[in-house]
Order: sequence, then C-alpha cells, then structure tokens
Amino acid sequence: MDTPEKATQIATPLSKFEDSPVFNYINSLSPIKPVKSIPITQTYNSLNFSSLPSIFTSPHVIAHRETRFLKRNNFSDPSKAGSSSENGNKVCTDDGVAMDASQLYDNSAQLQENFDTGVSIEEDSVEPSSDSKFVIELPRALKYDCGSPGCNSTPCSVIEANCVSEQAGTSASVVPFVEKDSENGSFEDEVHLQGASQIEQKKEEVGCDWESLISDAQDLLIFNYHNESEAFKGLIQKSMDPGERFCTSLVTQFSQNDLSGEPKLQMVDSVGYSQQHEMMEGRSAQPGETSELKEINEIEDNLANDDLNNCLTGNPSENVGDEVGVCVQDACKRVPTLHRGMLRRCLDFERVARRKNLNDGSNCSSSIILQSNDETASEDNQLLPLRPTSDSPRCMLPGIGLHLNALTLASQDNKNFKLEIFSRQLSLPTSTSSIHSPESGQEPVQESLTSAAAERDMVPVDDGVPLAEDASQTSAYLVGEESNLNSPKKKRRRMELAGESESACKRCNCKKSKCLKLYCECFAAGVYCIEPCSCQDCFNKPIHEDTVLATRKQIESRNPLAFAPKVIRNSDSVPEQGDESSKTPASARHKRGCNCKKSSCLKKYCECYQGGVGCSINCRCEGCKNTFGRKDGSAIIETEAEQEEEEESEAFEKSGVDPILQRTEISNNEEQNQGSAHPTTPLQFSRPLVQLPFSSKFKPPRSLLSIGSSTAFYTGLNYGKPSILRSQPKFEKRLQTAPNEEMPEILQGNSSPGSGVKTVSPNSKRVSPPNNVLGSSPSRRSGRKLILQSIPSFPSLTPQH
DNA sequence: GAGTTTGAAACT
DNA sequence: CAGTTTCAAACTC
Repeated sequence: MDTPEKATQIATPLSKFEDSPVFNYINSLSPIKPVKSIPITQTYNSLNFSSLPSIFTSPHVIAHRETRFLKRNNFSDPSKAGSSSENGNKVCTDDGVAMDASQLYDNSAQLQENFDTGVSIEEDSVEPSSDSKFVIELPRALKYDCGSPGCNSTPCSVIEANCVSEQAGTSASVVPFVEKDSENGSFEDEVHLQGASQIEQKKEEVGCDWESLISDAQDLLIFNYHNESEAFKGLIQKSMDPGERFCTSLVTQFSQNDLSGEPKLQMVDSVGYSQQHEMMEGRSAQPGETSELKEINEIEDNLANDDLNNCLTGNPSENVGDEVGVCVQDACKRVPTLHRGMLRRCLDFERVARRKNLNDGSNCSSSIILQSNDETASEDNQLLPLRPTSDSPRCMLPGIGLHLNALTLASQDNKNFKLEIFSRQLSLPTSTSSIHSPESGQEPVQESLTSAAAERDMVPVDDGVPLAEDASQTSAYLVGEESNLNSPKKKRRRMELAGESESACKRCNCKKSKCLKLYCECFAAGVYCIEPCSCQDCFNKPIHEDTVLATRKQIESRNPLAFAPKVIRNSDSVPEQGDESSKTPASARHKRGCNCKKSSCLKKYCECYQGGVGCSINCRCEGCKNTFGRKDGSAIIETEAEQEEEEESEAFEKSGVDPILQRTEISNNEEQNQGSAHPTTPLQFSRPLVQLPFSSKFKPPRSLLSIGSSTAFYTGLNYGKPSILRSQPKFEKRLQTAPNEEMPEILQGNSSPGSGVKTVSPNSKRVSPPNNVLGSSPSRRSGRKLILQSIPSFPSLTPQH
C-alpha cells in the first residue's frame, strides 16, 4: 500500500470513473472538472474548491445543512436522519455505513458532531496530503466508519465529507468515485470491504458500546469541543500557519505512510479524535499508529495549546482582534486546513442560525445554538464581520465577550467580531456538552471556555462564570427552542421554561431609560439592543456607541461591578476546582445578593433565583425560600474535618457533575450538602462570594476594580446575619481551595474593603476581614486544595498534553 | 394585552 | 449611607 502503489490504484479507478456515465453526469453538474486524478496541489485543492461552493451550495447543500441542523435538534427522528443521509449517503452508499450513520446520527447527534469535528479536522488535514482528494477521502470515510470507536463518527464523517465536498465542489466527484470504487474493486474497494466489515463489527460494537459511548459522550464531547475550540483557535490565530503546519505534518506523515490503505489512513483520521478515542475506549493508538499518532497528537496539542494561548490568552486586544478577523477570513479561504471540517460544520449551523436570525430577527437562541457556527463563522462567506451593528445579532452570552466593555475596549469591528465569535465559540461547546453530557464533561469545557473567554476578552469582563452559567443553561435550553422568541413575552416565557437562558438573549422593553441604564437588560448585559427589543428611544445601539460607552463608563465609575455578571460562578476561575464550584450550588452566587421581601426569593423578581443560584450571605432577603439555596440555610458550624469532607465531596462532585444540570445539580448538591450535614448556605455562599469576582486569574484588574468599587455593595449589607461566622471557616477553605491565582486576586481585592464582601463575616454583613481572607486563603489548606486542583477535571479531559 | 407587583437601579 | 423615586421585568388577570 505504499504511496506509489496507491497512486497507481487511485489513478486507475479514477480513470474508470471518469469514463462512467455517472461520472460524466456529475461532471456536467459540477463546475469542477474532474481532473483526471491529476495530482492537484493541496493548496489549490482547497482554494479551488473554496470558490466552488456556490455551485454546490444550491438547494441540496442548504437542505442538507438544514436537515443536519434539524437532526441535531431532533436526534430521534429517523426520517430526518434518512433525509440528511441523502447527502451523506451519496458518499456512503454502503448499507452498512448508511445504517450506521443514520443510527448513530439518531442516537446522538452531538456525539456524532464531536466525531465529525474530529473527522472533519482529520479530513482537512488529510486532504491536502493526498494528491487527489477523492481517493483519500473515501477511504477515510470508510475507515472512519470502520475505524475504531470512531464508528460513531462514520456517518458524520461521511456526511461531512459530503458537505465539505459540496462546498468544496469536490464532493460531487467524490461520490461517484466511491461507488465506482466499489464497483471496480480497486483499492478503494478493499477499503470499502474492510470498512464494511469493520463497520459491521463496529456496528455491533457500537450497538453494544453505544450506551457506554454515550455515557462517555461527555468526555468525548468535552474533548471534541475542546478540540474544536482548539481547532477554531487555530483558525483564529491570525497565522493559520500552525494549522497548516499541522496539516503539513500530518500530510507529511501521511505521505510517508503512503496513505497506505487502512491503517495509516485510519491513523490519520484518528489523529483528529484519536485522543478522544483513546479517552473513550481507552484504546491506544493502533500499532503502527502509536508513534506517529503521538507525534501528530503532540503537534496538534501543541498547536492547539499554542493557538489557544496565543489567540485567547495572548493578546486578545490588538493582535487578536486583527488576527481574528484575518484569521476568519483566512480560514474561510483556507478551507483545506485541518479546521476546515469544523468550519464546515459550523457554517452549516451558522447558516441556519443566520437564517433564523435574519428571518426571526436575531434570535439569541439561534445564535447561541449555533455558537459553534460562530466558531466556524470563520467559514467562507459567513464570516461576516459581525459588527455590533444594530442588525447584528446581539445575542451574546452575558458574561462572555459581548460585553460592551469588551466592545469599548475593542471598538474595532474586527475585535467585536472576534469577541462574538469567541463568546459563541466558547459557549457552543458548553452548550453542546451540557446537553449531552450530564457530568463533568461540561464543566471542563466551561472552564476552559470561561477562562479562555476571560482571557480573550479584551476586557476582563466578567469571570467566565456568567458565561458558563448562561452558556450552559441557555445554550442547552435554547438549542432546542431556538427561534421563536419574537415577542418579548414569549421569549420570556421560553426563558422561564428554559430555566435561565434569559441572560443569553436579552430583549428589553425600556421606555424611559433609553436603554442606557442598568434597568435595561440589554445594556446591563453589555449588548446592543436589537430588533426584537421593544425599547423606545433606544440609544443602546451601535450608532450611539459613543453615548453607550460614555454612559457605561459613568455607571462603571459608580459601580465597577455594574456590568459584571450578577451571578458569579467559580468554575472559570479555578480550573480544577472550578468544576466543583460550578457544579456546587455554592459555587455560584449572586454577586450582590438580593433584597427580596415579598417574593420569598421564589420568583424571578429575585435575581438570585432568576440566576438559578441560591441566596447567600450577601442577600438581604426576607423569608428566603430560594429553591436553589436559602441564604439562611442552616449555618452550621462545621469542624474542619467536616469542611474537609465537604471539600472532598465537592471535589468529587466536580469531577462528575454536569454543567447542564447545573441547577439541578445545584439543588442536588445543596441537598447533598445538607444531607452531608453541611449546611449548604454558609459554605456555598462564602465560596461564591470569594471566587465570584475573580474567577479568572487574568482578570485581576477588573476584579480589583470591582472590588474596590464594589465595596459599597459588599460592605455592610449582610451584617445582620448571624450565620456568617460559621461560614467563615468554609469560606476560608474555599479560598484556600480556590486556586492560588484566584486567591491572590481575591485577596488583593479583599484587601480593599470591598474584598470583605466576599469574605463575608459570619454575621450577616460582608465584613470581610481582609486579613482573614488573606491569612487563611493562600497558605493553609492550599496543600489539600492543590491536590484537588491536581485533579483538574479540565486537564484530564483534555487530550493530554 | 393591560394592569399590578416586585425589586433593582438611580437619585437625593 | 439611608431613604426615596424611577424603572422595567415579572407576574397576574
């Protein structure tokens, strides 16, 4: 199966195909001339095809995409799967494959997506390597199908291949080739056969393992998303170079392997999600693969990391902004890069989303849903600079990047665009992950996302917390619901139904505030008002950017935390523990606390309740009955041992809790905590408070600011409450547990009176003794905490570096 | 859809 | 900082 041989084989089948009437017909259809197996330059392939999309985008493509999108939503609908499979089936006519694909698809769209992502990436990387995409692609698809756990991915891979090919314009040719190959019994034939056999096996395996796979989906999802995000990041990076490099490396290796039939192809394919597979199945790289795969993985990881770091962490500000825009554009142009697959996916979704947005008026849900799209927004045409124009969909995740702060900082269009992209990107994974994976999977993602977002955000907007919260919640819910939020009320209703998605898409109804006050949800959320808003005399529009920014500054001068997420979640700040915290009710708390008197904190009047978090010490509510956690919760004085136990339990929870189910989890956790004899309140509250403001290390500045300014809020509010003292110990623990990074920030923040806020004293008011906080937090239990941290769900989830 | 309730935000 | 007013969301009918 050496390369030369392959080439020969490939050439043969191609020629045959070319002769076939089907091929001719296809050719007639597609603008792309079936270049006779002439090795086209990889770059050209991508480039050439990139231009073609229009042709293929025709109804079929669109339909396909939509179907696909629908599929995502309707996992169980077989018919759709079938329809969708039409396109996909083109490529894979194999019954076995098709079956698998449909089934798999139905079983878990997301899982598939994840695989798809991996696959797509692989494809991208692989494509360039092969002189003729066709040959390589088919085998790949097959192999995928045949491939390991990737079986699941098979359908997806196929579909994607189709999509890609369609867009690229190569797909058409591909299909025929496949069939022909089978007919010819050429190399591909073998592949098919093997693939089929393998697929069947896989099917069985899959069938058997499916559940397990699904169960593992969380991990996978996380992984996938992580990968996607990485990939996306890679794309984003102004220099696609890394991606290219990666591709190149892959290609190189691939070529070295001669693209040899199955194993190598599989290897290549697996590269994308090999990690996932490994994770899932525990399956190590295949014999031959191992070394190479490892290398590839390493490269990929490095790239991803680097990319992430560079893009996200790096200098989000200037470089990133430009980079983003550039990257996006480049990405579009550079379809062939390894991220291409992802982009395609995203595009598909995005298109749908955009349509919806356009049609419906921006629906936050759609945007959210498609966050992935945004990720992929980079894709071809769609990557329009989403300037925060009035038209642009504003639905941003509250905490993420859309904050006006970010906007202000990044006044540039590109930057804004980037931010949105990032936010969406970030959110996407979360949403998806959340949906499928009940467990920890999501958290890591969230954390990463949040952290990434935080890092990225030009402005240290919020902690990732809000993002996580919103994203997870909203996204998850919204995904299903998406579009129809036309009327504000309906929207609200949905939000309510959804649970808490509200934050994601705010639509205001302001009449007197001109949407320039915090009364305006849009303004408060840091987003511009959009069509769906029913506001009057709205100044919260890009047109009035100056006014908005000025007002914003003014408000911030008054209260630095004014635009910070109201609900702070620990997750992002603490990578490791973040999971825990995020999961645990305690992790999230309203930054300022509520002041409810009549609603008993059981209605959305209560911001805590609305945010899906329990009331905390900071709350001055009366008759609190917040189902997410009462402020008074029994403040039980716990012994250190108990506290430790709690911590452990929390850590444990962290590992397993689903972000999606956050609320449920929260309630559960609280219950658990209570059950564990730990009064949920004190601990939880204390924690959130501390962590909240300073979720990410990167945000110190903001946290500091917020802290200082926030003092007013935090100081003195809760003095009335008795339980605080007890809580302190836990609080201290929390602090300790919290990563050092956070702690310092917190401490720093605390140094100011404001810090005290979080440190809440046992007595109601956040008398935060900075000293206490400082003293306790960093040093003491850091050891333990470190241990917990060492467990970091996120790292573990990640493909490993 | 109109009116009421509620509590945050803004103001004094 | 406390008290009051304004505002818009949440809620009810």
